[in-house]
Formats: sequence, structure tokens, C-alpha cells
Amino acid sequence: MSIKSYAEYIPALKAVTDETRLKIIDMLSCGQMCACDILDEFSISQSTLSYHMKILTESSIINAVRDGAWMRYSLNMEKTEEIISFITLITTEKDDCICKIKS
Amino acid sequence: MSIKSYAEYIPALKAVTDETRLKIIDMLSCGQMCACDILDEFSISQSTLSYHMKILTESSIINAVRDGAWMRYSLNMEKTEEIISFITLITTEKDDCICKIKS
DNA sequence: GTTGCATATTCATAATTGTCAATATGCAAT
DNA sequence: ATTGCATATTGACAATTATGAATATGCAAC
Repeated sequence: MSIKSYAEYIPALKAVTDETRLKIIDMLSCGQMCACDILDEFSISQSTLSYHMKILTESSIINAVRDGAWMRYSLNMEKTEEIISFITLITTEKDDCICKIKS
Repeated sequence: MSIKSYAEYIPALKAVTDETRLKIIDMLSCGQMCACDILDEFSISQSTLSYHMKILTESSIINAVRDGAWMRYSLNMEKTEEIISFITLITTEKDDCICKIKS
């Protein structure tokens, strides 16, 4: 398998380059949480948290479902596994490796 | 095992949020290359490549050794494995998970 | 020591990112 | 329909990032 496109992984990779978002991902690794409970763990403003949740949901790393007034956030394991597979792939020697293809 | 610090992984994670750098990592997955050979694969300026190589080496994702006038770049597998382990860890349920610890 | 090539650094600039205050929207209970 | 709480959006701003041109440095051959 070769890489079709590096670009498609950029949003998800960018999503994990912020300390707050990494902690949020870690917090969601055991199950779902609502925004207000996540906010309790940080000393950031509500709008800042909302911004981070948007980055995480738009990159499909976390799922968001509305439950009345609350939002319930959970990890999208398929996506996180996809990121891990991608990093594993590009850092591993491959039969059809990009470095073996004459350009 | 719990996370000591999310921050220490940020530089390496930021290093993989650029299409050019992802391709460079992929190119190095089969072995070492010098900057000029890497540059041949892109249509970017030499200074821009040098900037990207600096991001990659300073985050320890790639190793750089001088060989006469050339620089020989290679993947630091320990570091890439560390990144993969970290992402795996934060996205996996743990006994001492951050979400189970009352703050 | 000068020339030529490989790579790094500096500088300026445009684009992107993270943050908060203020405001808006969505929903449920009354 | 109003009030209250949960969350999202907007606007402004500071900080960071990616880029190339120009310049500097390192190294080897002559």
C-alpha cells in the first residue's frame, strides 16, 4: 500500500498539536463526557474550549452528539487508529516506497 | 502508566503537520538521503527545505549527520515509535486514566 | 587562498493559530 | 413566552508558522 495523499491527514494531525486537545483526547479515552465537565478540568474560557472541540470534531477525532442542552463528546477510535496506521506506514520501509520510485 | 507531560510531545507532533515534512519522513523510511536529493523531489526553495529539516531534526524525528559538504538525514525510529506509543496511550482506556482521577 | 557546491541563517511578509470578551443560539422547565 | 443553563459564534488581537530572496557558512578540490 502506498500513500494516496498526505494532505488528508493534516487536519487530524494538527488537531493533536495542542496540549489542551491532547488532554481532552486522553479524558475521552474512557468514555463520553459533556463540554461542561471537560471545561471543569481546565482554566480556559468556555469559548476557547468550544474552539478546541470544533477542531477535534471537524477533524473527526471526536464524535459530538447533542443530548438536550448538552453535547456529548466521545473518541472516534476508527479515526485515531487511522492516524496511528498512517504514521506507522510512512515511518516503515515499504515495497513500493516513495524513495524507490524514480521521478 | 500515566502521562507525565503532554507538552513534551508537541514539537514532534507539530513536525508531522506539514505535507512536505510528511513526504520527507516517508522518503527517509527506506534509508538515509542528503538534502540535495530530498530537494529534487519538491518544488520549494532550498531555504524552505532547510527550514523543514530543522523542524524535523530539532524534534528528533530525523537524525542529521554531516558527511563532508553533505548532510545525511535518516529517520529516528525510536522517536517515531515513541510518538505512536504516545498516541496509542492517550487514545486507550487505562487503569489510571485521567478521567478516573478526581481533581 | 580561491573557487564551487551544499547547507544554514537572516529578513521580511503573508497566513494560520489560540485566546478571551461579548454576543448569539439551542434547549428545557416553569 | 420567559428564564436559565449549555454551547457556539463573532470580533479583535498576539503569537506562531511557512515561504523565498538574499546572504552567510562549511567543506573539498584545485
